[in-house]
Amino acid sequence: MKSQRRLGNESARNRAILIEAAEQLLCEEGYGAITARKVANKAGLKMPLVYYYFETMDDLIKEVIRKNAARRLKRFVRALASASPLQALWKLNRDHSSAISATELIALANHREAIRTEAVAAAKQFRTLQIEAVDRLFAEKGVDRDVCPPAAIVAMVTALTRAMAQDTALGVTEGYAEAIDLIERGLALLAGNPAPSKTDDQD
Amino acid sequence: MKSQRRLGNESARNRAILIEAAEQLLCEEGYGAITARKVANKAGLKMPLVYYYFETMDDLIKEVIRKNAARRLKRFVRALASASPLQALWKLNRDHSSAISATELIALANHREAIRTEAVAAAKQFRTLQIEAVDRLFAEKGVDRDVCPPAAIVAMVTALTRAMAQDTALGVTEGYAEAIDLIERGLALLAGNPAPSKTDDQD
DNA sequence: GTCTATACTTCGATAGAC
DNA sequence: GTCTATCGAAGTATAGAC
Repeated sequence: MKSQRRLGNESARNRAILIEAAEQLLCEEGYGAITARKVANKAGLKMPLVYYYFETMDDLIKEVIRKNAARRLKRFVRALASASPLQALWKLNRDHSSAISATELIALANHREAIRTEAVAAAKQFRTLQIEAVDRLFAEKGVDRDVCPPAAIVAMVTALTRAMAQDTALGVTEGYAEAIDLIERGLALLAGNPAPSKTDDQD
Repeated sequence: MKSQRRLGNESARNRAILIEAAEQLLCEEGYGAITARKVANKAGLKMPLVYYYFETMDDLIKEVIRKNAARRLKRFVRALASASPLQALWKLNRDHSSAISATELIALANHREAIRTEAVAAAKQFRTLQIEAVDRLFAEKGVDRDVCPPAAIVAMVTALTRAMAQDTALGVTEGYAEAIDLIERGLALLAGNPAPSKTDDQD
């Protein structure tokens, strides 16, 4: 039984502002902060306007996921087109805000069924694309995919950057510098360059 | 200003039952389900009893963290004392319920300041102990710790198993079988055994 | 399109009877 | 020790004025 309430146009400016506000709250304060009142307040609007543009709060969050996935996909395509795609992919994965958003969305998807489908679809698509890309790039580089399976590498890199985002947000940093360094030395080897030192880490 | 409310004895049976119920809820339904009413209901008791035994809900959750950390530490010590400590540590890390609880506690710690200290202390202690142990074990095995730094390995293994727990709970499985296999082949090499096949994965 | 005002729910927390 | 009853705050969502 769908709601009878009238809904605002998808292209409305305040609708985009609300999505933007929700996204910021997600990243800054976690998913618990995505409430109608807080989103409206952050957007400089009043609470009922959220329900004018979105049927439920879950619908608003789904829009946040879609916007996030779209932007991530765009960056992914740009990374692949760059001069050193593997390094560019690594940089993309290291991006903090993405990893934090991913964490929050995972937690949300775990507790709110309506959101799971949307989040899982986005995650699977991105994971699969990345595995395919790394597979091709490894093939070009002549990497032995038995010793170094692309799917395993993508899973581990994704896991590492996500965990690092989660933990450093709390103040747990043990081991991450070494892990990052290990991966970057591997990347440097693939590029045929000398390994960068641990302190040579400016983006 | 502390509450004036009277509190029940720490050794009381129902107190332990409430902690147990909260722990189950955390693992099964996520931290959002740890409310006074739901915990009491799961324990077969009434809501105000939660406040008889715990000053606040955060105090109950802290107890869950302490209990969790203590059990984890016990398993860790047992793993180190076993015949093949590296394999035992790996098995410990792969344990699903631990990884899911860890995920929920991270999310909680992110949103509830009172819990952060407790969770971070437990996480750091465990991480540090594990790095030290792997460092010793690698030294014994003659592993080149420059190529394979223990801190990096521990960070990556922890990250991988946690991410796998998070993602498989949602239905995202891409890449994890390959990553698990990669690590287990590495472990088999260290043990001087032939690499186990991908299908040889029964615990 | 945007707002005020409000209904309903569930939360954390407490008072006080038994 | 355990319960019934209840408070105030904050959440989702809606009705209806402007």
